[in-house]
Amino acid sequence: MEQNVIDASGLLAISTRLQRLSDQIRKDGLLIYKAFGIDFQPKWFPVLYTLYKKSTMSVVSLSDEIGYAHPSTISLLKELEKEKLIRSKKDKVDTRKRLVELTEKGITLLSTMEPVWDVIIKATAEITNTQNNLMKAINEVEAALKEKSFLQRAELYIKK
Amino acid sequence: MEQNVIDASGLLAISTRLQRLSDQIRKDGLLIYKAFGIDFQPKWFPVLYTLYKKSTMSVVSLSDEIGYAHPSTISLLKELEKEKLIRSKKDKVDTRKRLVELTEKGITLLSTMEPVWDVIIKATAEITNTQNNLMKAINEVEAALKEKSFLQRAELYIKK
DNA sequence: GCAATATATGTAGTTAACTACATATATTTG
DNA sequence: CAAATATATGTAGTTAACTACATATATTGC
Repeated sequence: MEQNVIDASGLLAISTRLQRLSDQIRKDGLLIYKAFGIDFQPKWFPVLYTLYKKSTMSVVSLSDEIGYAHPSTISLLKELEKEKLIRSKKDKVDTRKRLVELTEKGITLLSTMEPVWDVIIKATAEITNTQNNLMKAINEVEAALKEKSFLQRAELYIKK
Repeated sequence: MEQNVIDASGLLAISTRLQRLSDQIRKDGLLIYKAFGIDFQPKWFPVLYTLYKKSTMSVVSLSDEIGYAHPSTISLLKELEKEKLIRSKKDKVDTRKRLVELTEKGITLLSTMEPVWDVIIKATAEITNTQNNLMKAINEVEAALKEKSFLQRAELYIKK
């Protein structure tokens, strides 16, 4: 197998390679939704799917849940509000909070997406279910990083 | 292990999770270089490392090598030229081409980075060498995608 | 050997995340 | 219970990749 310099650099370029793979999958994801005639952007997935599963959430708890900084979530919510897929209301107990939920249109969209998800899950399973399973690898790495960060581990080698 | 909705959605959010992991590693990468007192941004890595290994390349061949669109490479090159880490000259045979190479300063910087790379490689190995090896998983998935894209695979399921 | 096509580079504008800062409301503490 | 601190949301600006388009030079084919 011929290899380019970056792939050959292996662990050094791991961040680059993760991003490259992410982009590639995201672009094809958009095309799959299009093939189903569904007006949906992959970047909406984390917010909408979480609201689909958890119904009502505040901006920060939603951000924590999907692992985004809150301004990223706010800008997605703005866009989704314009699309009338979500709506928000004030929390009566804690008035700082804005509670976000799917609209009827949002719920309808998400339910029409279930067959698409089925296809995506199957195609992704096909791709990732190699000798080293990518999903499992991600889970394992994230667990390892939670225990001790990349930087902390590197620091131990620096001191030696 | 408690899980959030996105992680639980598994294969559906794979692109999101790859990106999240990439960001996390990149940020720590920057801090590691800082800890060594080296003025280096992780985003420079693909270009500089490739030039370190291959000496002289044109803009497009460099872009292909690192897997970036050529305008991305051009803007990195502009930045690196300002830092005096690379320089360019016209190809005498094919005058459309701009040949790029490391300067002395670039070569020096890269060679001072070898001990840092050593640390990064060790820390990364520690993190990725779990039951399912992340690097191997990426390699396997990229190979699978090269053979048949995510979209093409999904299309087969749509037709059924 | 010229017209059509392909390739190489460059510019402009977009995108989808981020950080830093600002403000309002809740909660905690002396 | 008021001051200090913490939390929730929002805005502005940045970043690091992208696509679309433009131009110049090479190559190919009639």
